[in-house]
Amino acid sequence: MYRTHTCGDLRLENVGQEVILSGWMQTKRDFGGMTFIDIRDRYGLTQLVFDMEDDQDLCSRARKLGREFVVQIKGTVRERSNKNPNMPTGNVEIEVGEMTILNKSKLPPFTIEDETDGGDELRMTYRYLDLRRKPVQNNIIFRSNVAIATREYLSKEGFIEVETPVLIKSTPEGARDFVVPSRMNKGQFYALPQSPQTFKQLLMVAGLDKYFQIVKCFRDEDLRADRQPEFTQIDCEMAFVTQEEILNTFEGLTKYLFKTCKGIEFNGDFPRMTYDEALRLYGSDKPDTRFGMLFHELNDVAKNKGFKVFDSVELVVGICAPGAASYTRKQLDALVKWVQRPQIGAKGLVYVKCNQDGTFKSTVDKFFDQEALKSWADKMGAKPGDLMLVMAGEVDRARKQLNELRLHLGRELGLMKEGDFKPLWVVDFPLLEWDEDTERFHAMHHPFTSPKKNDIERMLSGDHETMKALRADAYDLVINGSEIGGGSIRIHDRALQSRNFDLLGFTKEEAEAQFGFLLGAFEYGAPPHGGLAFGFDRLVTIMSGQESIRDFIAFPKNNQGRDMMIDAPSPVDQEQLDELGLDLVEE
RNA sequence: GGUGAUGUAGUUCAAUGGUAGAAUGGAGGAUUGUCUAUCCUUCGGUUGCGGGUUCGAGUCCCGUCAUCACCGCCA
Repeated sequence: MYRTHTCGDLRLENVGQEVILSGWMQTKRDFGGMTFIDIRDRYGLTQLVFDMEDDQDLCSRARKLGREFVVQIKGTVRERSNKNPNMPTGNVEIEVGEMTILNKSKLPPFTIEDETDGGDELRMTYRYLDLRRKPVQNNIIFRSNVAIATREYLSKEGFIEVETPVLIKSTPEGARDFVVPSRMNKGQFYALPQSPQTFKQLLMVAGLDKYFQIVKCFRDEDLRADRQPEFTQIDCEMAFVTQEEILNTFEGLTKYLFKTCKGIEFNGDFPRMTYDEALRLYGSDKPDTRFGMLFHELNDVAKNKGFKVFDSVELVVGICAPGAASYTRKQLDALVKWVQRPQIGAKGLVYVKCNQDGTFKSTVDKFFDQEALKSWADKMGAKPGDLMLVMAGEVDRARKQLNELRLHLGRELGLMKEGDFKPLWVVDFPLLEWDEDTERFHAMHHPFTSPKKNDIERMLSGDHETMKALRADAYDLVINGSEIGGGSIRIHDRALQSRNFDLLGFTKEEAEAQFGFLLGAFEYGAPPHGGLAFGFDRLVTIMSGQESIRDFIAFPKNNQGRDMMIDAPSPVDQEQLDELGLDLVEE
């Protein structure tokens, strides 16, 4: 037997017991005549005591242990004379009688402590050592808890967990596919799923009613801090349901996860907002509703007053930063510079200080008198001490830029508070999105998304503006400005699906070649259905109040899609290439 | 595909164009109640790599590689 207890188990009530513990040597405090050693496992730390007067040989061996040696000890639990209230096992220690070194360890390249001295790169290369650290383990354990709670909730709701294939077929829609060459079918390739989308719809045709899966998805696109080439979704689909029932089900799941894994309860229903509203009020389809600073459109009070910059644009829009009138010239200049960075790309930024005496000081005093500025303040609800920030431009660009500024100020003013969770359903997404490059429409969600009932008739009018205005039964769950999940009611009618493919510029042949299996299935009595998928990595990260999804993935990849630990991807043998019928081309 | 930042001891960082240094870690020693123990001694460097400018380059210039962040991209 390697252990009778873990390193986090022992308390005062165990005093006097003979125990066996196994763990890693964390720290050594050597006083010559007496040596303390903390051994660690994932459950905690326990202090061992070695005394020269009791056993000189054993104590000397203990003094020679190196960091991260794996040891097994047998000893007696006793009460400490100097207790340590900072650790759960701090009231007791083990008077060691026997010690076995189960394995030695090389000196680790960074310290295995809560606050490590190692940088990201090194920690990723030695991820198995990084994973010994408490904060990282806590993240992985939390992720496990959320996964288990998800299964609990959904299975209680009657959902069936079904595995779908990982080697599937490449389709040109959406993200770039990861591709796998087939040895038995030379010259042909599988693709890894971007999501199990079509399979879950086929499961609905199959009559499996309520499906879910915690599943890996793969997208071969450039990465970010919050984006991995392989990531995990809680993927769900239901048949014979309306959008309302889907939202309620997964609002229930979200509440259950927060309650069981975080002890947080939400009051009432999650707010809902249409896509149009979200863009108008926040300039984003994933608004962070933890703080205000809503957009106020100022066209009627700011245009046609002789200020050319405003007169020539589609939209003049502003936000009011509470209490920010005290910003210095330097801070304000920094804000202007910030929005002018290439990443934001704004031409400029107009600001208006609302002074305590009710007067206004702005960068556009030459064009707008006090009365005009007051009308802005009235419109925006600005109070003395506030700072109004105004941007102008093409509608989409101005909103996007002001959204960035709003988030920047939210951070700067400390308005995103720890432990504050603000969920929100964004509904009524557009069905289609115009792609400037290819000059055609794309499905905004995916090509199986159902248009809203009222819009079905308008679908084939052919008029560009009408097409842009088509709305879908598509929805996103947003928490704290992060897109946690999204889904839609699907098209279950073959004729409507064909019409949708027409809109998207697919020929009949293309649609048949790529999605023939699904269209075929729809001819055999497909039930009305819909679903959604949560980004599991992101959900877990947000629930923990953290930023980086990499910290919640046991073995993540870096910016370049490399696994730094196993050093993948890597070249393969010529033999393997031959077998697959592949030739490499020199660049 | 693009923009920017960074790259110096095992690690985290410092060093006006002029002797590469600190902390931490490691090794050795002292030390009987610590818990980031303490104290003493000591080891530790291709300044990412390749060019160039200069009497002299960690520092300036060019190229390249790597890491990170962002834009494009991610139905």
